[in-house]
Amino acid sequence: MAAKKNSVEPARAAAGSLPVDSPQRRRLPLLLRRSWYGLNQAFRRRIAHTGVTPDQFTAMRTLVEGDPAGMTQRELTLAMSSDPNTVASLLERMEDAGWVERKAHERDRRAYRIRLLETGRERFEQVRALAVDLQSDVLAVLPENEREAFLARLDLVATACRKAADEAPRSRS
Amino acid sequence: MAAKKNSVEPARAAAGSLPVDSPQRRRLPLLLRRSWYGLNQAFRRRIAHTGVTPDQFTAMRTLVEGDPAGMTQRELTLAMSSDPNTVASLLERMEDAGWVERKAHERDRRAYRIRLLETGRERFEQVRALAVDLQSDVLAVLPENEREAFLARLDLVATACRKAADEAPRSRS
DNA sequence: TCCAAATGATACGGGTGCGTACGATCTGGC
DNA sequence: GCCAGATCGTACGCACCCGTATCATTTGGA
Repeated sequence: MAAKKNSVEPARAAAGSLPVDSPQRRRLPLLLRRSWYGLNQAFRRRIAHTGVTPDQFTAMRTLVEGDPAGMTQRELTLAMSSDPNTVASLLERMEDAGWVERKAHERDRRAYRIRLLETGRERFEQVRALAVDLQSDVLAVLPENEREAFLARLDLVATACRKAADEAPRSRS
Repeated sequence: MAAKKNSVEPARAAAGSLPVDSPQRRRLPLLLRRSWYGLNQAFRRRIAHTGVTPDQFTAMRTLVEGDPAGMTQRELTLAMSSDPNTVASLLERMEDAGWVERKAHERDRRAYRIRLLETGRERFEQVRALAVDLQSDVLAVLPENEREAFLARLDLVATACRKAADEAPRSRS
């Protein structure tokens, strides 16, 4: 059902003449919402049997790609574009599961150094292949020669979104 | 910092020769995560003074654009690409706030008809302008003549993500 | 040296996503 | 007319987002 509205070129009828929030137009918030939650849900279901959640996987991947000496929670928070609170409870669960450890930072006694333990790395490798498959499945809907350009534009949009969030501190009144 | 990696054309060094989950490449999940949470956070902050949350606004907008006789929760769930549970508690809070009402469906006694009340519509109109501004601010990072094509491709990706989620029922073992 | 401001992390709480289970009702085929 | 299966909504619970407040520690000057 509704398989015909996927043409890329002609867009909709006179898109340029309609208000940007008209139901007749493609709207960024809606599309991002569908994309993100859809992707996240698909991933969660595909990896449910491993006992890992999507966010936990993200944390693992970030740790693997980060400082071998161990990132602080602050660094992890920034790299995941998440939140200090969320990361704290995320790590608490992962620590309970025996996947990561938090050791005192050698120069800053406020901070921890988070490191992925061997058990955690095994989980990570197990889930990683599934993550690659999913990303490939999804990107397959775009012609191969358009993918990089699309991701580059999405990168611009992502940066603009973060910027908007950072510049919108506590709307007064 | 890192202000130069936003070129659209050349992408990265030999992107095509790296694994799709290499840290050197732009990765869809990361970008969608940054985009969605960034946009959502920016919106939440800009509208905080109205007492409305982003999801509540989405529900309002969907109701306004839907069946004038009132949508069922099921219909609202689909239109928002959300979840029956989430929608139920969302509506409960909105009903408590006096923004919507749930009346018995005249032909299906299992279902409700949800309607936006006048108070709710006033909030909606108030927030709507802010939503339009935000979407414009963000899309401004793309050249005007590329926006529709980008949104069209994002639409394809969103559909693919939903499809992947729907086709991944309970990963067995 | 000393202290005000900044920073890493936590505690608490409301809102949301979503898996699972369940009760009530509707539907289609017999 | 009857019943098995599908469907609408709810209850419960866990994970995550994030605003706010608080504590311990570090940092940048005066």
